Amino acid sequence: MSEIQRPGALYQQVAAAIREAILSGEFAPDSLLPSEAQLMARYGVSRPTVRNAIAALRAEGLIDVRHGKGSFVRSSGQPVLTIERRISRTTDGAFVMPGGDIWQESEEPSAYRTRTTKITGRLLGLGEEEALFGCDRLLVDPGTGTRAMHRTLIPFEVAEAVPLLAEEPCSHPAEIYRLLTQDGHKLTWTETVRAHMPLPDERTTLQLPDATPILHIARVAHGTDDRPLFLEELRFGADRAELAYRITADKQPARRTRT
Amino acid sequence: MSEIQRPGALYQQVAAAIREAILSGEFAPDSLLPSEAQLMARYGVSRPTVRNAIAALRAEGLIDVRHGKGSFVRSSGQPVLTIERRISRTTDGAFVMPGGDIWQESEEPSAYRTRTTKITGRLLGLGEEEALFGCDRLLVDPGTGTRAMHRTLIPFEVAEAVPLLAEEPCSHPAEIYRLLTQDGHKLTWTETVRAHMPLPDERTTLQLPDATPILHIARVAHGTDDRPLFLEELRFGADRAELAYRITADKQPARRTRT
DNA sequence: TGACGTCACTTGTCCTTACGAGTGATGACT
DNA sequence: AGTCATCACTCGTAAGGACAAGTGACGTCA
Repeated sequence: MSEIQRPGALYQQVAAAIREAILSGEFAPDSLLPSEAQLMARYGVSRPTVRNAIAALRAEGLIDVRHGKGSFVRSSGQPVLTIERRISRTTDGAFVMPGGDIWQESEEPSAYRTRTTKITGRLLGLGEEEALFGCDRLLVDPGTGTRAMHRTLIPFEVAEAVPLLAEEPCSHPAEIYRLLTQDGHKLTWTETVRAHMPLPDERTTLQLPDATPILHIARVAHGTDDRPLFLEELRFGADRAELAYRITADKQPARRTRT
Repeated sequence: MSEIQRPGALYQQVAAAIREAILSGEFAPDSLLPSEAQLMARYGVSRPTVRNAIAALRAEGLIDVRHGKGSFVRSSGQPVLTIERRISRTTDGAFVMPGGDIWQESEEPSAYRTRTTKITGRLLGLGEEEALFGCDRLLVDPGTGTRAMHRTLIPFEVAEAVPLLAEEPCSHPAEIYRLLTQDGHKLTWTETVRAHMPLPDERTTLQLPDATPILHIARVAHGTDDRPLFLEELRFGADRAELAYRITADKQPARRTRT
């Protein structure tokens, strides 16, 4: 069970052996792997080599290591929370978004003023360094413990053009959609989905385990003439939640888009 | 520029210092970082400590290291390819999907027979171990070099119920949608989006850099009575491509969904 | 001039040693 | 019996040394 030669570096051979044992079910999810000392003996290698192999498996998200306890096979668990990216409107004109009743705010939303970056400027159809109202929230789903960072961005010129909007730039998105609609806009939305590894601050505020990517959604509300009015960002750990969309066929032939 | 004490481990202090220098722009994207030897001298630490710090930055996706050359600041590059998740139908009844004209198949698609897993079974409204036609393709966008893995799964019972489908279970999805429609189905689709770290084989076939998550989309076609008929999976590196969706407001109030 | 070998630089791998720090059980002391 | 110190086990951090392997420039040789 210990002699392997094929691929390349020693630690990769060790990592491959452990990985195979995990994927084949020899090491069940949530079970305790052999300790570093045992792996050293089992494969006849030094501790740095064992630790290097373990580091590779951590980076793949296959195992979790707990100081003083050992390495555990990560319960490959599929996401436990499905976030429906849909928008509905009730007969009395209010907007309802799935998740609006799931998430709870863990703190007071923090409002601030900022400026567009290259990315947010592009999404909002503006240049760089345009003035914005910003509002950040930390959302928590008490059922699953899932945490998410939520941000809304409203251009100054939009806030000033819409009655009541400039006074409450940190309202709930559903309320903002209602104000925009009352102002005569017929809203449609586009969403952009990306994934990336967390920076340390995202890792801590979202309480992410090792090797857990972040799913990052940017929802832009478009009003009359398809003009971008409002940006809503959501980011959360991809280990706990997944996204769900509904699609129906258009009538017109589609054209590809590239950036 | 070398004395730091705050956070915790030495290598974390070194990593924090380098990270700050990168994010503040002191080290420009694509520029060469100091070599390990230089960092050892600069911070007065040993090589393992420097390498540990560098490993942390690699795991965050901030730098790329090339053997024999050095460490480079990753050009934080936003995705260069936007994949529109939309479906259109032309007047003559054919289905058109954006990306159908972008992607090229790098090899012959490989057809096979398999069985549902827990995940695919749930998506297709079946149990486990139900018989399926499978078809895998490797797609490449010659413009950006982006690679993607594509998979279609058709339950046996669906293939047998639809004329012509069982003979060509590895057709292009647009063709399959046409056959399903000709059989009398009015199609709608649901998509589930997840992100996870690649396994070694995904890493190699998609040619992914370090610390690059995979975006994984499962599109399910629903026919009459909302019955799931057909599963289409797409996965690609989140460093190169992003997803785009279009949303319009429903009429009915929405209800949350949990799994 | 051109081809090629060498050399200096880089990171990659692997080993040894040592100690710090978190965890849980064991056992002694009150 | 209950409390708490100790200990054995785990992983985390840090240092040192040695050699392999990839890269590119420089200089020599034909």
